Amino acid sequence: MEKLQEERIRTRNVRRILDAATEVFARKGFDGTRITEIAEASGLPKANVYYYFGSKDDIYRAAIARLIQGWDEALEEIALEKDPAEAFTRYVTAKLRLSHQHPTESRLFANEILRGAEFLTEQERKHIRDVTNYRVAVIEAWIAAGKIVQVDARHLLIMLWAATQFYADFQPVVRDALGNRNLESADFDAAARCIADTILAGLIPRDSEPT
Amino acid sequence: MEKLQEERIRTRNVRRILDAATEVFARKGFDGTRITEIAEASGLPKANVYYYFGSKDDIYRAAIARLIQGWDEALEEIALEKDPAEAFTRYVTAKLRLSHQHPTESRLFANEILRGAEFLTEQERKHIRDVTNYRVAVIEAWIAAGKIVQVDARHLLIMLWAATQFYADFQPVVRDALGNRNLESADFDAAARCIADTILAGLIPRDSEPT
DNA sequence: GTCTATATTTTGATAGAC
DNA sequence: GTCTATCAAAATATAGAC
Repeated sequence: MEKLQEERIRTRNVRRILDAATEVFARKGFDGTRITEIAEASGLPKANVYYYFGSKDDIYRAAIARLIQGWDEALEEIALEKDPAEAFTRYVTAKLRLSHQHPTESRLFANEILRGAEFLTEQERKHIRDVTNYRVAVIEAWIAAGKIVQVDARHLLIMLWAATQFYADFQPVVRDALGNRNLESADFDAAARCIADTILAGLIPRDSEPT
Repeated sequence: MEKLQEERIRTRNVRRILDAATEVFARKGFDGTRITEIAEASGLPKANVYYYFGSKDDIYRAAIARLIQGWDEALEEIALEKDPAEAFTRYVTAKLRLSHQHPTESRLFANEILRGAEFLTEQERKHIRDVTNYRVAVIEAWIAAGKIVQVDARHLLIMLWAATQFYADFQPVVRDALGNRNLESADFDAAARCIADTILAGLIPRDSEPT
């Protein structure tokens, strides 16, 4: 009974610490983050943070690992096998939903990349490469089948990634550009429509549409 | 004569410090940057850095101000008055050239936004809003004139900004996505072609093209 | 303008009582 | 598991000789 109780406390506190750490790391980066700030944000005393994690490095690595895992789970349902129009639309919508609901994780990732991606493990980078390569293959198959026009698949994927991630990472700029109000679901819907419509209109061959 | 010599030394050292500071701030953020590191990167002793700038805040503000000014000068020639196809192509090309040749400045800006854009002055934010509003008006005029299809001008501008800036800020990811090599001019050319072609194909009305 | 020495504060991390 | 007290190292910033 006590063991179970202990486990529950541990799980809860580790979660609190990682939530707080993700937020502070995302804003201030690894070197700019003070353990004290993570402790305060998590509602736990600093020494308690050190009880669960041996060092700042450990916390950071754990936060990054959790982020990658979360992205994977959120996006794994988006297979690109189907009809191009539907696949692109679903991908853009799913990524924008992530930007809307989990901007902090997105910003932590951005900060890690700005740092030079030194903390990303070779395994994590290989995973990113694999996912990209798989999607490139699918897109090139679509091109070969005449379902979409000739296009550089890798740059196309980068464009989709960039356009969707921007709404999380650069929110202050997006707010200014949209007219200084807080971002709501409607804004993300409008973004999804703009990105998907524009890109699809450019990708779908002009003679195959009106079937 | 001595006055002039002094001025020259000052100008050169201030420049060195701001160059070094831009690089370190871009990588580690404001809180993560140590004055010692700026001093080392600039080749000047730490106390000398304090001779030119009163505090870390001062250096940071100066670096941000210089960056905004540089962007303005680089992009001011890109007026959107002309033909939409040419205007979009030139804008994308110009922004990608900036991402290629001055990625550090771009990353410093990204870091400042991740921080919450607290150091951007109201004047600088207003400037961003003004530039955006002006371009929105131009795009909406094009739509009204039937030169491009109906589209949300603000989200379209965000998409262009995002797609071009990504190549500077997320270079490690871009490298992985393109196949693990260093980015060269050819990659930026391919990116420009992909972005401009795809978006233009989606924007130009289908019946007005083959004139 | 340049640079050594140093005051002062804050940080990551630990020891040890409860 | 929780938390107070504290250390050693590192940080920002300054004083003052050259």
